Amino acid sequence: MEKHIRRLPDAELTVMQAVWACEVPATRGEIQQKIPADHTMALTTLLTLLTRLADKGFLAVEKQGRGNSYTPLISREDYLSSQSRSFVDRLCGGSMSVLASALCNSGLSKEELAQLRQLLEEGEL
Amino acid sequence: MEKHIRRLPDAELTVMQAVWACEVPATRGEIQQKIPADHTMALTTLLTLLTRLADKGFLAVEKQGRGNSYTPLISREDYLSSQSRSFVDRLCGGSMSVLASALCNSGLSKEELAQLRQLLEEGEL
DNA sequence: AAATATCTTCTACATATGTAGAATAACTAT
DNA sequence: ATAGTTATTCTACATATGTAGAAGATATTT
Repeated sequence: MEKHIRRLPDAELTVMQAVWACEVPATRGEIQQKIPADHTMALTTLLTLLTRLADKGFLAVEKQGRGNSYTPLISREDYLSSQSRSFVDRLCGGSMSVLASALCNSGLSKEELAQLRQLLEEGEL
Repeated sequence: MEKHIRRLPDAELTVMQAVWACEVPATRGEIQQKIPADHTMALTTLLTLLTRLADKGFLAVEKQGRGNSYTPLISREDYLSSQSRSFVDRLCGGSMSVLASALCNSGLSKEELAQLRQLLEEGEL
């Protein structure tokens, strides 16, 4: 998971998250259902974004008669790992203390922060 | 630090980081010197970006005879906190376990992760 | 086979972003 | 005052992004 993955623009990320939430391969209809109500978009907008994601190498498209099927070529895990690293490097200048401060002041609850610490600890095994 | 702050595009973030690295108020020359060598840009490009940052409310500009002085209106801390929260919400779906996984697989060293955990613990006091 | 319904691809356009030359304004030295 | 220097603002343009109607392709129904 060392590769640098380009950051997706907001609208494309919304769609990609929906694709990741589906079983592979996913149809347009399945993807559409996974898009949060507050991000509703026109049908053709969704298709445009799916095409752009395919152009960028995030999705593989396959024709299936009348419709298409979409398969993620980049996993959510890899994308998140890559973006986490970019965040630490580019925003926090690689500093853990800067990152920790940012997280502590981000409005997350004490419980959430404690949980995060706990999870990191477990991940260190 | 509860307010939502819009995400800056890459070029503008580079400049904003340079401004934050200066003493306030900063001159264009001071800002320019803080821009990393691998992000060098034309003089007018820098000025364009400074203007856009001012338009977006990130900077206050004041004329000082021949030159200008720039003062950040949004602190680095507030910006980072806001972006951290966006990252957790928008990318990780608000899940601490997703965030923890992402961080553990982001290529950070064991030492860095341990340090982060430690800092979070201290911040919880 | 023709009409209909359904799905995708084309085309389009406004705004955002990256980048920088041209033009302008303001000091400074003569 | 004038020319030269230096700083900023205007103008410009290519590419990216958000959004969606128009047109085309394919399957289904009668």
